[in-house]
Amino acid sequence: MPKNCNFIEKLREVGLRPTKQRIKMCEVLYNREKTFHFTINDLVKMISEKMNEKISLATVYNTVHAFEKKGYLKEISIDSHKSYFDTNTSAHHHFFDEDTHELIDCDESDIDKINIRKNITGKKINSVEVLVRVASDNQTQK
Amino acid sequence: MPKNCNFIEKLREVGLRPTKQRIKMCEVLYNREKTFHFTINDLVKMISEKMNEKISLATVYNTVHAFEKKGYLKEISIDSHKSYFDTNTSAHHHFFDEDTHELIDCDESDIDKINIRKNITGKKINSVEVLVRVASDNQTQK
DNA sequence: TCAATAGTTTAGAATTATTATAATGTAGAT
DNA sequence: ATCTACATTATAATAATTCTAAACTATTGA
Ligand SMILES: [Mn+2]
Ligand SMILES: [Mn+2]
Ligand SMILES: [Zn+2]
Ligand SMILES: [Zn+2]
Repeated sequence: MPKNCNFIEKLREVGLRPTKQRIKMCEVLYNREKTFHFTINDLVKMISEKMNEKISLATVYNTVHAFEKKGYLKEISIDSHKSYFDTNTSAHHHFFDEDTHELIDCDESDIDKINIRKNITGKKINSVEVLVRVASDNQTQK
Repeated sequence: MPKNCNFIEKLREVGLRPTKQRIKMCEVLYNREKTFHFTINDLVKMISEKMNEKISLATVYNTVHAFEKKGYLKEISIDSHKSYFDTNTSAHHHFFDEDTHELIDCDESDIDKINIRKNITGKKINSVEVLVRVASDNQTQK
């Protein structure tokens, strides 16, 4: 359970000034056992709850994108109407619960390594990710 | 190369009135050799070119969503900032060219069937789709 | 045939998510 | 303590999508 200081250094290392907003955001994002998925709105709420002061929506957007660029966060495209972010920045697969709109990570062991036989000339593969959409069993009755 | 009449019947069958806008949209979407991917803006342009009259943007949105609901079209989530649609409504995998923002279908033979070992209690799997992001070979030089 | 009706299109307004602007504030250096 | 570059903020602007309500049209059946 690291506290502020770690984040101050982490931010410095990649050339971001450790402002109190960014430190608070780091705490909310990384001071936890497991990685998680969130939307910008989720995050604004979380930060506001942890701070007594309000944080500007623009700052959250800016900082999320700064973190994304630095590799602290990853954007996940699941739903064209909503942006999800992930504190798990490694390549990994997802389940998406279409009832609750919740994202769930897959472990390595859940899906075999995927072998791509096609290749596109002049292009290299940047990532291969699987999305498994799930929904309540009884709702799609025929 | 089917013409209008087919579409009129097709639309009637699923309970949509065969208006001239919908018939024109069917022609643009389905009167071709191969399936394809498009954005709403692409489609508006294509339809406007094929018609002498303009078509309302709202009509294109409404009709695309009506078609989607009927299973004539499928929405593809690749980029949270843009909605792509696909006239190939079967379950299939994609390559996404990050340089050109172009979507390319995978054939069955390009990727082996994916075996999911995890299961989420009370939930059934609706789809399993792979997205392979590719980009120019020389651009991601280290 | 031809109104009646239900469904459709349309222009434009409204909404939502995101990004830009420009003034103010702050961290780090000297 | 002062300076400067970078950050935050409130607010405005933009972009994508959806809503609204009036005008239009396909279908039905008298
Ligand atoms: Mn983004
Ligand atoms: Mn949609
Ligand atoms: Zn994840
Ligand atoms: Zn496709």
